[in-house]
Amino acid sequence: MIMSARRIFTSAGRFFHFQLQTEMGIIQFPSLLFTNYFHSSTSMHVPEDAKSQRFLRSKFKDVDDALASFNHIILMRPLPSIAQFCRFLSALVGMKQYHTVISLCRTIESLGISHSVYSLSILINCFCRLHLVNFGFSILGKFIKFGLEPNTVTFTTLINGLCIDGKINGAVDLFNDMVSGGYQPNVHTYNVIVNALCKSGKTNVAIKLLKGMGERGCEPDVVTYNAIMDALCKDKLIIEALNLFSQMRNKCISPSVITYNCLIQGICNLGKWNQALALLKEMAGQNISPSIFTLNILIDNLCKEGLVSKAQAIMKIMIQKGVKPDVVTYNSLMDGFCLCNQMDEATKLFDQMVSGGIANVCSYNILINGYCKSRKIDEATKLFDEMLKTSVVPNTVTYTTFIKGLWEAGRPGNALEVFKSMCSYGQQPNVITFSTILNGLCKQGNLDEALTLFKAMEKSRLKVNCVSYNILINGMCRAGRLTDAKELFSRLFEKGLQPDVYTYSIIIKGLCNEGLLDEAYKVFRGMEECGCLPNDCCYNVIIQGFLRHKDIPEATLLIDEMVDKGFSADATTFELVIHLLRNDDLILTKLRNHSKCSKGANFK
DNA sequence: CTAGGGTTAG
Repeated sequence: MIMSARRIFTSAGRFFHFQLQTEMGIIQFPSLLFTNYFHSSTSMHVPEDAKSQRFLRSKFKDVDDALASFNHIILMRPLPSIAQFCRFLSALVGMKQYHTVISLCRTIESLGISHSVYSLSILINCFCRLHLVNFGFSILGKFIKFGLEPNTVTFTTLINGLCIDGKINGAVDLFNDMVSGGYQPNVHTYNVIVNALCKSGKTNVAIKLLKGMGERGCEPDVVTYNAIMDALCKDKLIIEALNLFSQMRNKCISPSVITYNCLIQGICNLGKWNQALALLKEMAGQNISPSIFTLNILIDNLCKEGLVSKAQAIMKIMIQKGVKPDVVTYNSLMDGFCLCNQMDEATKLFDQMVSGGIANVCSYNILINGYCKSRKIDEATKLFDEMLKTSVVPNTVTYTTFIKGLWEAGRPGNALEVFKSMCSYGQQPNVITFSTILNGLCKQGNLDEALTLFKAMEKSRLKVNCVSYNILINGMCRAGRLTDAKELFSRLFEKGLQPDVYTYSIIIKGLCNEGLLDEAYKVFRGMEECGCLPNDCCYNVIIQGFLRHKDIPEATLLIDEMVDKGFSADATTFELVIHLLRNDDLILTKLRNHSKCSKGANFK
């Protein structure tokens, strides 16, 4: 990892070196004056014949096509230039063939061709994409060997590599070092940092950086805005995203299809279809045609709403507009069928995908999940076994889905067997895998075993999240072990984790069930201060607590408050109210009127 | 010829 980077001026002030302090020691870079001197005669002859030129193109049918070309061009004499190899390598990077590019670089070197800043940056990028950022840094040594000086692109690539590995602090350090080393970051550099901040939930920091960019001599572009708008949309902050959208247009930065995709996705997630369709129209009216991403966003959201036939209709329209559905489209559609329990349709589509050769690991996962959810564990098992015979490798999601299904089908023994096999096949269980097992143990009533597993999770380098806590706190509450539940609840805060609405609902319910209404009420009122707004479930839980303990006045106040906030009573709350307040027409009328115009349970 | 943004599964 880079600790510091600076240009060192000699006493004469004419020659300077760029010095990098790395984990592997100090690397010194000669100045450009030297490198130019050493590399004044590296120009290559370009092969003239048309047949050879054909192989030097940068577009290829597939990986095999590209490799065939490579095998041809390395036989050319004179050899193609490093620039020509760069075009070629870049095409392979586009196909995500990072391993191949690394080994081809070795071949290129062994042919006696010198690297360029471009080719080494491509190489660094490949290591970074393979999560081998330290190997990326070690390539800096090659810059010395070839007498080259890394440039802004090189450093941006490394900063991105650190971001890919979640080392955002290291990325920011390198960014600062790069600046103090005299390398001016450009909009790409800023965008890498902005994107990493957004992806790690630090959208506010990203927005600050966006605002400061201009002063630092680098104006944000459409990519900067897109990254931030996407993060805001994913946090359901559509208004803020739309504000940035108009700010961007005021600066005369034209939105792209990606801008619209981010916004459409955000708006679809809130179920605002009319607004989403309005954006789609606006997009057509502008510099913009929907992409496969647009189609997939629409299809996926419609399917999740259970509107599979609408999704199919949109797909037809899009096909007419020239957007071809891809594996993601079909996966979403398949998931849609699964969600409305049309397993035959899902299976039919899956079979078509398999025979078309496009089914991927996600397709298998969706169908296995569908079978598990519809209690067809034998079908799921069959599919899982079939998968092992194909070239599609099951991943952590596959195993976790199957483990969950087995546990829910009452086969904990088989679930643990699959867990063992996943480890022996080198698939790393993650926090979701362990949470699935934790959930299984809790549902079985093996709370002590669950607690042991949980403690092991905390000790490991897995990041235990709020969901893991929710599962265990819920298990403890249901078993009446409120002391354990409360201890876990406070430990969650100590760990610096943010409880969510589920955590609060669980603990409030637990407290209510034990008759600790005052304490439950305190927690309920404390939610907002902790930045977590109560939802309808929280209201229903606390109201039910008061109703069950015959505290009608408090329940009435809370019902008023809930209705004012636009939430509805659920079936249980309603039953309790009917039972207890048979004569209180006022409150019943209020609940009834509200339930008519909301999604709440249907009452008579 | 090198760096950045959007879609699916647990």
